[in-house]
Amino acid sequence: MTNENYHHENLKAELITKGLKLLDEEGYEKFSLRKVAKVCNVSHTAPYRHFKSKDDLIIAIAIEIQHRFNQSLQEAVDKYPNDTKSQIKEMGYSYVKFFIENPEYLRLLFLSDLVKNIKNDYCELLEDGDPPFRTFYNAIERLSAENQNNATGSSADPNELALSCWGLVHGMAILISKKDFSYDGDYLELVRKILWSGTFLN
Amino acid sequence: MTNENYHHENLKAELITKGLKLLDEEGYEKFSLRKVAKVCNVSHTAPYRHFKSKDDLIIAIAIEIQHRFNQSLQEAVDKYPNDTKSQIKEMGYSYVKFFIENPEYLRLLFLSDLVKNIKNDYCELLEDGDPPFRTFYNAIERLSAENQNNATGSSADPNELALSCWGLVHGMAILISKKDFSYDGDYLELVRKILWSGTFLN
DNA sequence: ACCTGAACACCGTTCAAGT
DNA sequence: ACCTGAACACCGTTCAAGT
Repeated sequence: MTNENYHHENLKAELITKGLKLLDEEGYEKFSLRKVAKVCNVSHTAPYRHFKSKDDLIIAIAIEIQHRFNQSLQEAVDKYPNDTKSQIKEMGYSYVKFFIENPEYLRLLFLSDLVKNIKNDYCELLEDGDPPFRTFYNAIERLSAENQNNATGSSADPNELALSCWGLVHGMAILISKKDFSYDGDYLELVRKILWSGTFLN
Repeated sequence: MTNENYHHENLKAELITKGLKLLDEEGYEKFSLRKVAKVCNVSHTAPYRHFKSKDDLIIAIAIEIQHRFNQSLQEAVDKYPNDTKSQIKEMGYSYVKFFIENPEYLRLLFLSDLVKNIKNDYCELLEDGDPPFRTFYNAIERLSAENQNNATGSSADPNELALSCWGLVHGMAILISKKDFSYDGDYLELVRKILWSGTFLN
C-alpha cells in the first residue's frame, strides 16, 4: 500500500519510546533529536511534525517518567492505609529507590530546566490532572493536621514538614544516585534505617 | 611590542574568569567554548593551548567555585569553636544559602557528570589537597564520636549521620534553588527553623 | 611558545518541495 | 497530512600554518 513509507500516528509514540530508550542507554548529555529520528528510520526533520522542538519531545518523555514515578509513590501509600507517618516513610523509600534504579530520570524530572515547564504549562497533561507529587503533598497535609491535634515532637507547620521531609528524601536520592555519597554497604538499607529511625518524623 | 596580540599567561586566568561570568549570566546550557573565546578577544581554538577540552575548562571553573564553597563552610564552623552540633547546623544554613544565591553553581559542583572527575582525578589540585566537603565530613565524624560517649537521641553511625545530615541540607538547597519547592515566605528563615528545631540532630 | 583559519563531524531548526 | 533534503547558524575538536 501507499502507507509503506509512512509511520502515521505511530511515529509520535515511537519517538517517545525510542527516545526514552536512547536516554537510558546514552544519558541526557548525548541525547539528540537526530539520533532518535535515525533510530526510528525517519529523516531528522520528521519529529517536527509531532513535536515543536527537541525540548518538547523531552517533556513528553518526562511526563511518561513522571507517571511511573507517581505510580510508585501511590503504591507506597497504599501499603499503610491508616498510618500517615508510615506512608511518608514508605514513600521516601520508594522515592530514593526509584532514582537509584534510574539515575537518568533525576535529570529528566528535576534537574533540567524544562521541569518548571512541565509543572507550569503541562499540568493538565498529567494523569487525572494531578500536579506532580500531589500524593506526597497530600500525606504531608494530613500529617500536619494530625500533629495539630495530638501534640508530638514534630512540627504542625506544613511548609516546615514538606521541606524537611522532601528535602531529606530528595537529597539522599540525588547524593546516592549521582555517586556523591559513597558507602560500602547497601544504600537502600541505610536509607531505610534513616527513615524508620526514631529521629525522623517523631 | 610584539606581545600586543598575545595574552601569554594571562589568557588561562581570563578564560576562567570570563567563563565563570558567562556561566553566571547565561547558564550552564548556553555556555560554549567559542563564546568564552570571543569574550576574551581570541580565536575559538586558542583555549586549547591552556585546556585540553571544554570539560577541562569547566572543571577549572568548578574548582574555583568549590574553593569559595569550602571557604563559606569553614566560616560557619569557625562561628562555634566548641559545639559540633551547632557547627553542622550553621554549615547546613551556609550550604543552602550558597546555592540559593548562586543557583548555577549547583550544576557545576554536583549535577554535572564532571563532578566525579573533580573528586577522583582533580583532588590534588584543590586547596591544601583537601577533598571537597572535608570540613563537613570532619564535623560529622566528630559528632559520631561524641554520640558514642554520651548517648543522645541521634545515631553514632557516621554513615547514617552523614547521609541524613548531608541529604537534608543538599535536598533543601536543590529544591529551593531549582524552584521545585515553592513558599510564600523567606526560604532561608524556614531552613533556619528546620535546622535549629528540636528534631534535627537531637 | 602562542595564536589563527580552514576543515570536519556533529547539533537544532526552518522551509520549499515531494507523495 | 506526513515526510524529505538542502540550507543555516551554531557547536567541539583537530591540524597545518603563521609570528
